[in-house]
Amino acid sequence: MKTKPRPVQMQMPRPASHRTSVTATLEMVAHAAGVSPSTVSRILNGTAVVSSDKKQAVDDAIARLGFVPNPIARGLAGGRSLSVGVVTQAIDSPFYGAALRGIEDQLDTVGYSPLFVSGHWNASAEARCIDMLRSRRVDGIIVLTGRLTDAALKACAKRLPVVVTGRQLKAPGLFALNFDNLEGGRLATRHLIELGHRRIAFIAGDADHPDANDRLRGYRQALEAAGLSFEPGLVVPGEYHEVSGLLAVDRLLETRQRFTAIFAANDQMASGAALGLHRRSLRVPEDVSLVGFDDLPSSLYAIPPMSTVHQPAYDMGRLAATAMLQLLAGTVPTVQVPPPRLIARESSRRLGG
Amino acid sequence: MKTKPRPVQMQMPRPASHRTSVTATLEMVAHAAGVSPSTVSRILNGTAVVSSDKKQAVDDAIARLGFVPNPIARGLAGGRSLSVGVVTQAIDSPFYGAALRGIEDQLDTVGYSPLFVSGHWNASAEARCIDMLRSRRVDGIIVLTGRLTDAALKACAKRLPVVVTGRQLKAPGLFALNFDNLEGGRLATRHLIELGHRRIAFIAGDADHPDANDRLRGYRQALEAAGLSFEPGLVVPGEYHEVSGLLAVDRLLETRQRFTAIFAANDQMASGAALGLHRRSLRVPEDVSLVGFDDLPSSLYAIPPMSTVHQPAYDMGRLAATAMLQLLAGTVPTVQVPPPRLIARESSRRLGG
DNA sequence: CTATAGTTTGAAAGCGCTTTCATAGCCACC
DNA sequence: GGTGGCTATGAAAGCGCTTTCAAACTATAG
Repeated sequence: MKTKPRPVQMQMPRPASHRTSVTATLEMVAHAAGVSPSTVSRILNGTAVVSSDKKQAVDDAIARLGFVPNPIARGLAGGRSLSVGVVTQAIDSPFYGAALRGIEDQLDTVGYSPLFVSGHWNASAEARCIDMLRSRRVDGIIVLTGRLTDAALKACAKRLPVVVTGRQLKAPGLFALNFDNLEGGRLATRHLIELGHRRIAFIAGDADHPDANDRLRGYRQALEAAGLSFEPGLVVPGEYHEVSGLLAVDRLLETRQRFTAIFAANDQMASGAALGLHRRSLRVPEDVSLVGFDDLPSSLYAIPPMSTVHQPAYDMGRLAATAMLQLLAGTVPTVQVPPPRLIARESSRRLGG
Repeated sequence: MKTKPRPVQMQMPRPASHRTSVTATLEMVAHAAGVSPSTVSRILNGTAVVSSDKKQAVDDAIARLGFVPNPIARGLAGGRSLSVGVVTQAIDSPFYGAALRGIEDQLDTVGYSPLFVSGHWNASAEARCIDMLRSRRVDGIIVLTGRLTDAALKACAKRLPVVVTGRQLKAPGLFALNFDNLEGGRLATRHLIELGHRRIAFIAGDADHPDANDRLRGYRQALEAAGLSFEPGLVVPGEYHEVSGLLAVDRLLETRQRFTAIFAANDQMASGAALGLHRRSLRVPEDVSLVGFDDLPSSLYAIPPMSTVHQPAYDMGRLAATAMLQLLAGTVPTVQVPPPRLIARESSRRLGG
């Protein structure tokens, strides 16, 4: 049993010590305002009623000291970190970029911060990301599409609120936000049909991508609805990036398919396809009409500006974040994804026009 | 006198369920291994020598309980968070995206995580971002270009290691990583000159952007070196985005400038310019040669594929992160930025060729 | 004028970890 | 055998905040 009087504790200067920072702490505010830390905390969080004079004093002190609450400490004490993990596939994806910005903007309005990690379209990498986010004690996780199984997501949702895009999925603690890719595919195809095209090639996306399959189904449905037959030879597989669009055109041409229009399952492939056509001296839209999907910012400045199905990536990001905040607040998310819209620009025109 | 002026205030969502934490804590590990928390901490951090039998016991306990240290608590207690803040300008910028990925990849190799925030090309927003990062106790800050004053950065570097790109700057605790924009500008211009062009228009970038000015200076120097006179009328201001490229071409044409080539200070403006030319039925490169700057991924798939100055954004990201890690380790960064390279593609060709 | 309920407030106990500080154990040495 | 000088370990004090819990005040009723 120790009963010795404690000697004066000499604080050694810590290496690289920034902790003696001038930043005010809640305790300093309390002192300055002549109240207890609890009261300050209560005012900060609106957790209880506080007499208006004390509130005034505290507000003044906060302003005077330039106090900003420390989220780390808040997280420790409150059991949450005020941050939400975002599993994206590649932080520099032209498509997901806008979504990330939307998430960031929305979370920012309530003091949450996003923690972005890249899964690189790889289920096990995504799983590792989620572990990492969990270890950093994020309060929830937003998964942008990705390759994880539905089961894995559901399991994850048991421990943490999860919002996921690009899937149809229902589970407790999980909210799925799905864009109507089927309708989008239909829209693009119908647009070409309405312009008089009958032989429309389709450059498909990654087969193990649910949205790619939906877009293909939309293409088929539109064909069918117009009484046009589906020709397997006009459908070439792609992988959602530019090269595959280029290769797809090569393949289409080499197999001597006759077609007057191409619908590519995303803008990146459409842009590759445009280049492929250009290389063969086929003009867009004079010789071949071209429609993409996603409406990337760059598509507006393609030559010619590309017709495409607009996917509101930024809004989707905001919506995902909103849904997450609702989940976090214990309410059932009510957000709704806007429907696809066709943006007709100059890469598609009336057949023979 | 009971007044209840309940001010409406935006509440942060509170977790529906409180600490559901089933996760093991360091204390539990200590208990399970029959040692004190201090010992566990020491083993975790390698802060002191621990007898091998206790180490064994602790390692077992950690494995058995699946314990993962809580970075939040670690950050609070130790004053380090194993995360570095990254101030970017727009998370979805086609140019900075690659840099972000480079940072992410590099930090990942040593267990650090990036915390991305967007400054939106706004000095005060950037300052707020930095405050926010500081409050989240990042161990260092990487600033991608941005609008902060050098003084502000230096001040920041007094409290936290800082790595900044796009500037020439020296200060304790700060490392600047600058791409040679001057040489890049020279390279692009010389390329056009070598192709026989004599009247080369220049679409400038944001004037208060140091790199934009360097590119302009490079243009002038190359002109001078070739004995060509600099004509102010051939230089039009732009703002680094597509529209300004488009408008610049309009302006060039409206003022009846004679030119056979355009050098745009970045690819986005070049792509806008390409569209502008297309609208006026001027062909690239038959009528006008076009060279951009940055080598965005999309430039490879432009029609025609765009000649440009390659800026290794991904590598710059990795280098910035490497420099940060070196700073954090207390050593002086040794990283070096690769020199600019001209990528000649199809948007530029010999005059009259 | 005391009993009772209702409010506001402060003290204090954590959150999970790092980091002193002090001590128990050793071994070597005069 | 005692005195130092080590080393490995544990106790305990925070880090800055949230959240009981109970005390200190009201205000109202009996």
